[in-house]
Amino acid sequence: MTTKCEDCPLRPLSQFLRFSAEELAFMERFKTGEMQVQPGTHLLTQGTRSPQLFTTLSGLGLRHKTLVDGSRQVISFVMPGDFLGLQAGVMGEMGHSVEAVTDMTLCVFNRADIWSLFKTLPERGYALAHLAAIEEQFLGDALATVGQRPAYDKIAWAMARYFHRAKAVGIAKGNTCPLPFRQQHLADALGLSLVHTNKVLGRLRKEGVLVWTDDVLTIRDMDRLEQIAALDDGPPPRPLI
Amino acid sequence: MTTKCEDCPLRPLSQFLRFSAEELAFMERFKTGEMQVQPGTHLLTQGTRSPQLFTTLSGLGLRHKTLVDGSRQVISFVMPGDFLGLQAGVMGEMGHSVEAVTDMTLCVFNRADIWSLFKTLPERGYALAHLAAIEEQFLGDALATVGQRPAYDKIAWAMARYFHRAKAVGIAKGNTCPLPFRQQHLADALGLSLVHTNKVLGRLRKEGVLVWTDDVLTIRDMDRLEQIAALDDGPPPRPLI
DNA sequence: CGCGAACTTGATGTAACTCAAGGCGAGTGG
DNA sequence: CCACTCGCCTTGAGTTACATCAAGTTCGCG
Repeated sequence: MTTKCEDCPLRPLSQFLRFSAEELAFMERFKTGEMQVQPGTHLLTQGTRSPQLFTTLSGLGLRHKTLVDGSRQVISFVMPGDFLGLQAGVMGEMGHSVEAVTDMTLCVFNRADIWSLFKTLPERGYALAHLAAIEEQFLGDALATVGQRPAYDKIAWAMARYFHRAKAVGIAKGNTCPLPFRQQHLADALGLSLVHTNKVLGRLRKEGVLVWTDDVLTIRDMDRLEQIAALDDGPPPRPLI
Repeated sequence: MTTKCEDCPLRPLSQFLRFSAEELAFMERFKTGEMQVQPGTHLLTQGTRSPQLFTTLSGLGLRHKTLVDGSRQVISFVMPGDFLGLQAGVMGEMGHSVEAVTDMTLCVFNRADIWSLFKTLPERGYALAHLAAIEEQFLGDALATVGQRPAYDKIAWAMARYFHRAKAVGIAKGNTCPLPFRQQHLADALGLSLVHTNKVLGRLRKEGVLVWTDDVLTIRDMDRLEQIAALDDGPPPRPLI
């Protein structure tokens, strides 16, 4: 039983741009099916061409990369609404892998159809570029955090980001949201060791900032968290000549 | 005196995809002018909307981000052929700044025209998405390097990447290329201190891997460099059922 | 000649790493 | 139902790859 785009539970969320009737009809045709996967499933693999692209309907996952020495870099956490496989779509090859962490439901598209998307409905092509730009911005922030900040700030930043995204896609309830990852995943995302990550999480817990237990994240002091997590300033003061 | 797209010195490079006559004509119209800037010029500023987008014709620059605590993250080095301002173009706001490091010549486009690009010539919209995907892949690699690898490997990786790109855009000569940045820039790109960066560069010099003096990078032992710089494996072995 | 920008080098400090061990809950099998 | 394993989290002790501090050198420039 597949979901019609018209009935997509994500579309009404304020986080997403509105669809025109025409776009809706187009996406309905573009979508070739729906897919259910279990935790641990590899959806896309780094260095390979995938014939399929996905949009996450529900569930959570991970984008990650394995290096020659065997270490892993988690690129980002995958949430409902995320488009998976842009690189495969336009370049042919993926630079990272994508893996399901919970049960996931995904819309499936054909890689080969992506060109027709640009051609027949430029609005959708533009939307794809928009998504790519958002991803680029996120990766810039992640790079800055991993490169420049101490462990305490890194973890606060990651948790704050995650929580806000969770809220935006409607999986948060009050000041809590599901966080079905392992501490090792977070460590791999931020370039920290598991042990150190654990200690810093303990500190944030003791300080009453946040608690992460049983796959649930609870924000105890949002103001404080935001303050620690803050990455860059707004626009600089305007010059006067 | 502006360069016609037809005469663009970059276009023939093997690194770039071919243009159709139609695309060429379109880009000629899309381009609103040419711009010359001096070292130190801020082309785009994080957190602002820019009415102009650019493609680098010649010269070198930096994408970077300034954090609340004043530290800087260099996102990437800007080379001829790089498109600047995608984020401003499709999202409105830049997540990082772009600054000229040498004299630069740039093609100038109007932000407002970007939508017409998708609409009237989808091939060009697709090209833009392609660029964005390449950037995303690069940022993933950078994140993995900064997050997981020791200083020695980071620097080797950065230098190898830089040299290959330089070669691809035709600014390398033999085993040398211009590298008009400061050690501080490299340090800020890799999340290292200036002092440590300096020491590791010294080590690579002593070991006969590479030399960076007077704004010129010389690769002394490419095989060794590649070996240190290697980031990830190719595609994994294929499973058999 | 004095000054600032960039590079270099040595000494000292520390944030985060590794190693090692133990606890706890869930599953499994005798 | 208990013994065992396994995955995950937690904590302490010792180590190290970096950072920071502090000079000193070189070079171009006003």
